[in-house]
Amino acid sequence: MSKSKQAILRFYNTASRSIEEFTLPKDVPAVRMYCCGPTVYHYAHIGNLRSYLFEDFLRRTLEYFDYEVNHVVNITDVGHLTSDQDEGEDKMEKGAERTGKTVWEVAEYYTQAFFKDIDLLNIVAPTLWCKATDHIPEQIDLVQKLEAKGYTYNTSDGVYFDSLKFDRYADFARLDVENLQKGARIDMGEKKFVTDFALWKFSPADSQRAMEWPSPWGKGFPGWHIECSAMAMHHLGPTLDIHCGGTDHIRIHHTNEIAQSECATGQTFARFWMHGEFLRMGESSKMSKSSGDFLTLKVLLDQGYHPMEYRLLALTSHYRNYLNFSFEALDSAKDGLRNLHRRTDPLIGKATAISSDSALKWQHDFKSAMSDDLNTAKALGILNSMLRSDLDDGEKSALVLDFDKVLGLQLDKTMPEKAKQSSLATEEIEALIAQRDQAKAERNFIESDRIRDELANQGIKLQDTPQGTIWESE
RNA sequence: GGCGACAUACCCAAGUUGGUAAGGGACGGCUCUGCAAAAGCCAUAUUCCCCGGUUCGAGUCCGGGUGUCGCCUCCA
Repeated sequence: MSKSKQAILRFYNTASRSIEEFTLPKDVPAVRMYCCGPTVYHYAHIGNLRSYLFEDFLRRTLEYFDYEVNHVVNITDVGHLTSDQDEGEDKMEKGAERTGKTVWEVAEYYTQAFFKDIDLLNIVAPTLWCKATDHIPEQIDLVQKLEAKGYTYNTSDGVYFDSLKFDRYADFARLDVENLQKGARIDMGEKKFVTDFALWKFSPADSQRAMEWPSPWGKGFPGWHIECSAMAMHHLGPTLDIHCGGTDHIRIHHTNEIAQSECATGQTFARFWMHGEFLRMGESSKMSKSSGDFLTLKVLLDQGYHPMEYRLLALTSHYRNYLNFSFEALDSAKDGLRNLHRRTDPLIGKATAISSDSALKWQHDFKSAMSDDLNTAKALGILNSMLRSDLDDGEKSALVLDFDKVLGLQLDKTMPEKAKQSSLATEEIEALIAQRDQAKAERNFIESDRIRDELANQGIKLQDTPQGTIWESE
């Protein structure tokens, strides 16, 4: 235990744009980690999921290095408009329209769907999931604090944060505020400055919103960024050790979170900011959840892929680089996982202590790869090289289990069962295999090869082993 | 219009402080096998988008160019 602490964790901190050594302040017993979660108006797509995988690699790495982690992830179940003005549709209400459900049902449905994806991908559940709608009082409280300190002003449609009053506003995202002003694509409305943003929005007088709450400013709903600040600070305190999210959040969402949080408390909001880069689709670009055109995990599953295959694909690239998704790449992850299991499955149950110098060296190499800003691709390379080495099975087995604490590929279990997609029933397949075995025994290879071909046409692959014939479907 | 990222073999992809290109997949050869598969072995970028420069030495630093993409509107 003390041994692993010797390795130094180093992460890229968006705030400083450089790699820094990660340590915990002396009086802090557990890592205070907050990650921006999904807005549950639709399914999470595989690009979203890549981010949660990155956060999972981070969480598992911290624990691998003996840190206790207090990990909070929010569920945004309150709709935000598509712009500061009321010109856009509320995401949740749009989801309700699309599905014919109430906004609350929509939130519940997609929250459950999200949990299922997380579970399938073997992502460790956060210590706490928190919902925006369960923390309305905390959000109102935070807005009131800002109001009391003079950081807000009201317009006819809401309470706004006065970003010019926070002189470090542009620092985090290295914004060029003057040019932002010129290039703004969105109508300012009554806002005083481009970077000002809504803390609380008033419900329109003429229509009833599906989600609205009473507040000191009248009926309305929270602004887009306040929930994260309110929940993060409510559950983890004024300062977080790590705050994660997608890179798209840097400019707007996280900049605003910092502004409102630090103005309210006067303390640093987050010590480390870590951002996951996007998944790209072929030549086109990123997947867009709001456009409705995206790939979900379920689509992958329906096509016969296993969640661990996607997880392996995510592991092969670095979280701060684009990952170019293609089915060709997924297929290679699929074969890669199969090949990995061919090496690890025979080791199951053979684990001994990791004690030899060479075993400790492999472990050290793996650890240093992960400590180097989560170099999962390198760590995977070490796993492969270790498996091909002349280390004995007991230590190999133990190392596989050890590495998998971070990789999370479920290598402690045998190759996952593939969905049986053949039109043939299992009994028919086994009957044909029996016939083939008979033919083989009679050395009637013409017949045995005919059966092999027949099954191959059905997508069934046969493999003769010392233990008999086994099969798997494509 | 502003800001920024990336460019490594057929595909995915790693490359600390510059020192002579991980790993995975596919493909090819050999051994083994009735066949096939598995397994094992071997091979596989004189080269890192292009052009200059710094250096004994650059994928790695500097300058210029080209290309792709992202953000500036909710978005991981």
